[in-house]
Amino acid sequence: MSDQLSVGARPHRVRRDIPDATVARLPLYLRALHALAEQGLSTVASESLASASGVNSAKVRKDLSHLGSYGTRGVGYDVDELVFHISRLLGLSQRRSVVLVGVGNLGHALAGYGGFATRGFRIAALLDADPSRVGEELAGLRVQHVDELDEVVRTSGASIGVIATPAAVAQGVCDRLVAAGVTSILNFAPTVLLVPQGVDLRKVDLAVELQILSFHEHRKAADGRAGDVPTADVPTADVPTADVPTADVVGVAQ
Amino acid sequence: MSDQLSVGARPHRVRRDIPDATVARLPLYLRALHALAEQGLSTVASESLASASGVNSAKVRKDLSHLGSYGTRGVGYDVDELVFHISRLLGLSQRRSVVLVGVGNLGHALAGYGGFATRGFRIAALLDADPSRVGEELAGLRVQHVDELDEVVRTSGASIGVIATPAAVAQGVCDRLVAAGVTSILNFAPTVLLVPQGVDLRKVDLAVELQILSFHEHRKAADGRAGDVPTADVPTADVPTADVPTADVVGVAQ
DNA sequence: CTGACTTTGTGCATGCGTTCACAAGCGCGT
DNA sequence: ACGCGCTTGTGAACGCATGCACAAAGTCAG
Repeated sequence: MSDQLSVGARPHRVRRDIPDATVARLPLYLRALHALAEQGLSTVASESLASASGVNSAKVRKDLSHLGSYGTRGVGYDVDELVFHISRLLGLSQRRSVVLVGVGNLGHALAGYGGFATRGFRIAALLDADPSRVGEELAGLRVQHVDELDEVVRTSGASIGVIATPAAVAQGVCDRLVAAGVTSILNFAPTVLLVPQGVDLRKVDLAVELQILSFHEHRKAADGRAGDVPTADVPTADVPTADVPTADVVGVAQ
Repeated sequence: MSDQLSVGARPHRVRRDIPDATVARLPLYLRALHALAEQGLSTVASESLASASGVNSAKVRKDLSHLGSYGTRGVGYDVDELVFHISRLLGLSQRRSVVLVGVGNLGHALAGYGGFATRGFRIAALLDADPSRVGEELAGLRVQHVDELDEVVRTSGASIGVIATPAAVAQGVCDRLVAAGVTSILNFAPTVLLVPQGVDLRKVDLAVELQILSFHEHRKAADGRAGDVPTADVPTADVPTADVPTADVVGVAQ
C-alpha cells in the first residue's frame, strides 16, 4: 500500500498519526456524506455511513475515532460536522492547484472531469509537448507548451502534478515538475517513476487493474471446472471455457 | 484492499493461495519483464527486477516463490520463462473481451488507450445511452446503444465490464452487466456499487487519489510551518455546502 | 574437483490493518 | 427521575504483509 510514502526514519513529533489505510478511506466517507447531506440527513450512524461508503461499520468507527470524538452515542455523527472535519484534515479547506501534463486521450478526459473542480481542486494549467496541441482550448484553458512548465508551476503555486504522458517521457516530466517545486505527483503513465524523498507519488495504471481482474476471472473459471463443490453461486455456464493452458503457444510475450 | 472480494467463509480446498498483495504486483513485474526482454536481457536477478518494478527485492523473491521455483540460484530468473508463468497465472494466455459502457471523456480515453490491446485485452464493444453518440466510430468500433448490452455481452462472451458512466446510472449499468453474465467489473464512476457474490469489483476514483495527495500536502505544509499550533487553519469558507459546524459544538473537543 | 562467489527461497520477527465484542455514554419515553 | 435501547469508541485478538537475514543451491574459474 504505502509503497510510495517512504516517510522513513522520522523521529519527528507527529501531529496526529492517521494510518494510511484510514486516509485512503476518508475521501470515500466524504463523498458519501455529501450525498447524505443532499438527501437531507443531518446525522448518520456508523452503520449507515458504512453502507453508503462501501466499507463496514467497525472500520468507519475506528477511522473516525482517529480524527477525534465527533460522534454522539445513541445518535451517530453530525453530517455537516463530519464533512467539516474530514475536509480540514484532508487539506481541502484551501483550493489546491493542479498542473496536468499530457493532453492526449487521457489528459483530455482528466481535464474534462468535473470531479476535480467540485472537490477542491483547480486545474491551473494544461501542458503538452506536441506543438499541434498547444493553443487548443480545453476546459476553459489554453494548452501550453511543456517548456513553460517551470514558469507555470511557480506562478500558479501548484503543488500537485498529474502526469498523463506516454511512458517514455514520464520520468523527464516528473523531474521537471519536481524541480519546479511540485511535491505531489499522480502518475497515469505505465512506468515506474523515481522521485526524491519528500515528494509523494501515487500511480494509477488502468492495465494493471484489468490484469488483476483477469486473474480472478481465471481463478473462477478454473475453480468452476475443477470439480469440487462449486459453492452454489457462479451460475455461469456461460463462458465457453477454452481457457486450457495451451502451454507452448503463449510463449514469449507479444 | 480486497474489500470487494468477499469470498467469505470458504473452507474450500484452495488451488494455489496467492496473496492479494502479490497478485496486485504481478502485473508490475510483467511490465518490467517486457521492458527487460526488449532490452535484450535473458535473465534477471531479483534485485534488478525489483528496481525495474519499483518494489524491493525481498518482496520480489517472496512473490515469485508463490508461483513456483522458477529461479536459478546464483543466476536469477529466466525472463521469458517468468513472463510465461506470470501471464499464465494472470489468465492472460487467452485474450479476454471487455465491454466498455460510457463513451464520455473518460470512455474515449479508455477506448483509445493502447495499453489494453497490447496486454491481452480486446475491447468487444462500446456502449452509451446517449443517442447522439451511438454510431460514432471510435478505436475501430462503432458505438452501440446501451440497450444492446445484453446481446453484445452474450455474443462476444465478454466477462469483464468497464463502467465509465456518470455516477447516477452506474449501478443500473452494473446490474445489467451482471445480469448479462459479466463476472468482473472495473468501475470509474465515483459511487459505491453493489454486486452479487461471485462478481469481482475494482474501482478507480481519480478524485480520491487527488484527495489522498492533498492530505500529504497538507501534512507537509503543516510540518514545515511549525511544530504544533494545532488547528490554526480555518476553512476558507469555500467548500460548497456551508459546512461551518454550527458554532458552539465544535469547539468542545480536547 | 574444489572453493569462492552469487542469488534464490524461506523461517522468523515485526508492524499494520481488520474484526470482534463490549463497556461507556447519550437521548428519549414514561 | 430513571431505566431502556441505541450507538460510539476502544481494548484485544487475529491475520496478512513486509523486511531481515541466512542457509541452500547453483555457477564459474582454475
